[in-house]
Amino acid sequence: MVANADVVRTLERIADLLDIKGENPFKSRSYRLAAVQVENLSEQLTDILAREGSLDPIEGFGPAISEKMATLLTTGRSPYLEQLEAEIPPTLLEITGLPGVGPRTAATLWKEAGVTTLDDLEAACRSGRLAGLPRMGARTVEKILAACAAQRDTGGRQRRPRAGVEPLVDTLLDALRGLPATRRAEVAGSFRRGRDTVGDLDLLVATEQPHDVLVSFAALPQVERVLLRGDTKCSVVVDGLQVDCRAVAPDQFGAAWQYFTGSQAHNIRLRGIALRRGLLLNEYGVFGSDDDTRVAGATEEEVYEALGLRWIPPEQREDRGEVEAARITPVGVSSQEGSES
DNA sequence: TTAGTATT
DNA sequence: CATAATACTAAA
Repeated sequence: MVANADVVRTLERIADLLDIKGENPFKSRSYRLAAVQVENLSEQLTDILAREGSLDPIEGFGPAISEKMATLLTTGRSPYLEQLEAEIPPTLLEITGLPGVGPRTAATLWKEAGVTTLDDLEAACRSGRLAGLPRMGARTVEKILAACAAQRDTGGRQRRPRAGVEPLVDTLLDALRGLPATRRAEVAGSFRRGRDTVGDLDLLVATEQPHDVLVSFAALPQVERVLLRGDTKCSVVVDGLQVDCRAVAPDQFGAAWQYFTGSQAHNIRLRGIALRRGLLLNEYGVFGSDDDTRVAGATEEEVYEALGLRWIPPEQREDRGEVEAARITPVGVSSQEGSES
């Protein structure tokens, strides 16, 4: 019996391998989009296939993906995935799993240096064999070695239960709130959306001194490793868990909290609505696209309102119909939605 | 400045 | 044809 989760894994694996292969990015995106649609299904794909005779009716499933996944459901195997795995060493996926190493780098390491496994990669880094490869300077090699070491220690990244990270969230929020420059600090991301597992933690700080706050954040005693630190954003590892902290001006807090809470699919939906209304939505606010006038941003409520929506509770922000349900302006009434004052 | 990777 | 918008880092 092939479960929906198996189909999701297959679709994502195909997408990852296509990226390493250097295929058209729209192709891998289609597989990822299909994976998201399956994740959101409440019904078993096998039941749909039995009833409909095909998977075509599923959103995000065109003829090609439909046919491939029907084969997987009926035979338990995916010849297409197997062919890709024969073409591209699937162990390269462990390498793209390292933070900072993506599909382009993995492809170069494989084709130019014969690297296919993490052990290969470490040996290649130490041997100096990577010098001369495009975009592969000494600093990059050092970063890769550090990432390999971290991977060995922690066994890599995995989602963990919400309950297990709750104390950490409290500790870090308290630490941020204790900084003199902090005006407000809140948790965002999947934790705020109430998910029962989290892959990382997302924290947001309102401040007039973002640089100072992020320097202090990176220097917290709990921090094991600093992945990156800029003037608005800092990523660290605490207790083996990645923690991203974003610092914004207080009057941008609402837009930033909305953005940082996600989900990604929810944000894309909202930004699409903004475009259709002649607006631009980003983490700094809602802007008129003609001029730079900001029409919202201090609170989440005003961000949603500027888009003609009621505020949506974080737990519902998954792009599973909640945006349509929150519409204040009825659909299809006007063809020029952006023209109201 | 650009390429690559990353985040929601 | 093609999902939105932006941030950080190292290399070129």
